[in-house]
Amino acid sequence: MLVTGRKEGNISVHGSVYKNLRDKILYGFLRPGQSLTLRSLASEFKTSMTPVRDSVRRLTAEGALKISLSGRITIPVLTIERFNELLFIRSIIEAELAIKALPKAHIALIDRLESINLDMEMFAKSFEAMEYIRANMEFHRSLYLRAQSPIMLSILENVWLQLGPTVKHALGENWNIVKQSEHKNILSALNNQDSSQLIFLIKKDVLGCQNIFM
Amino acid sequence: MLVTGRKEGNISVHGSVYKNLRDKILYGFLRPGQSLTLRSLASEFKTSMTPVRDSVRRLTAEGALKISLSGRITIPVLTIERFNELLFIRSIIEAELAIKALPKAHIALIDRLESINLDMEMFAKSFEAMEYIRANMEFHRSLYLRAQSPIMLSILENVWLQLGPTVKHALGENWNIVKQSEHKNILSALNNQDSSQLIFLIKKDVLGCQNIFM
DNA sequence: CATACTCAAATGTGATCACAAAAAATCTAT
DNA sequence: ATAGATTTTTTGTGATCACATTTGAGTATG
Repeated sequence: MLVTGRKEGNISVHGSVYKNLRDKILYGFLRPGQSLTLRSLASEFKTSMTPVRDSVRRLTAEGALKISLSGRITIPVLTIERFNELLFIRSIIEAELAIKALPKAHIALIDRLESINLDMEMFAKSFEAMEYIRANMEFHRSLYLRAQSPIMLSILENVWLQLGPTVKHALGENWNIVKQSEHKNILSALNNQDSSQLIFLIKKDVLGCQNIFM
Repeated sequence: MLVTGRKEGNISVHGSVYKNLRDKILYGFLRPGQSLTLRSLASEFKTSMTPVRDSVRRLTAEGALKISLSGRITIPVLTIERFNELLFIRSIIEAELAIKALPKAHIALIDRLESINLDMEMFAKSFEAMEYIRANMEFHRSLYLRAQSPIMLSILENVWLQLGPTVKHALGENWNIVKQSEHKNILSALNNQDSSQLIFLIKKDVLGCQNIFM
């Protein structure tokens, strides 16, 4: 049976293709420079070109994909300048979100962050790169969610999306770097309501990526 | 003759539809809450649904349009919280871009900004709202371009895009507010390489919009 | 007068297709 | 063997279509 309509609230084909593709990019499953085609994505997701096209257009608008002048689809290759600009933007936005979240960082949130951090320790030991990266993002996102600045958060997530492939592939087998101790410092700054220390730690955490190219 | 291909470098149908629609939103030709349909846009632009769909998806990703759960396309209606968050983001990004541009603001740039400001004066007197708004954006963009931070600038332009319809319609017939004197102050801060004064003026210029809702 | 129901028109979605351009593969001449 | 020419394949674009769902006007019911 041919199904084209969609009950309100049900997820559309476009929506699930988008989510899948986005996650692949965000978690570094696709290499910078790698090229994609509508038809192969369509067959991978067992659908037609149309929802794939929609997803590609959307992800291109978010900076996660690049469409060349001749229309070919690739994972963008970041120049060093672009990479540094993205990190700089991260540092500004994350500092701002952290400040806004700080007064609202109650015990429930801190507990949750601690639990995520324990998960990260576990994933690091058992070499589960994907889960480690996902947990790291979840740590940051959980904190920033408290800032209640949805637009700024979505801008930040787009920046993460643009960094995803490059960071994952620059790290290579070294994804296993210790972030847990830095996270513990962040937790104590939250506990102490120490805003200047929090900003310092967040900026350090973000700009720590800067040397992965060398 | 049916034409579907496209020489490299030539603008696609999707591209021109996108630009047209984007400008309409940016310059406030569409009212917040107004609904659009693929078919009517397609006939307006004398094309089929496909390029329109692409443009709508792209603009939705940029926050310039909203697609409801049932798929209907509208110009987003900003809540007061969302509006204030957008202004806050503008103030952060524009301050950052201004600082970066300041050391590179040589005489050629300042001349150009002065000329744009004269145009604005003219458009204000002859009641050309559209041209006035366009010139005001051009003033800011010309300055920020010197910051050589293309990603930050494109984020800023998306924020402008989200504010466009609401600002234009909240202003109504009062689009004619005097910005020229504030711009002159900005020019003198540039001339004096006075960074703290520049930030103060930029923030004042941006947050000056805050009371248009009352 | 308000509320629920009916039904036709309007709308976005996903699928499919032809086509021009680009890219890849094959062939040819030197 | 290699560079250039030619053919074949791949690819994105724009157009069109059927269809499920939504919408909104009209109507009936209380």
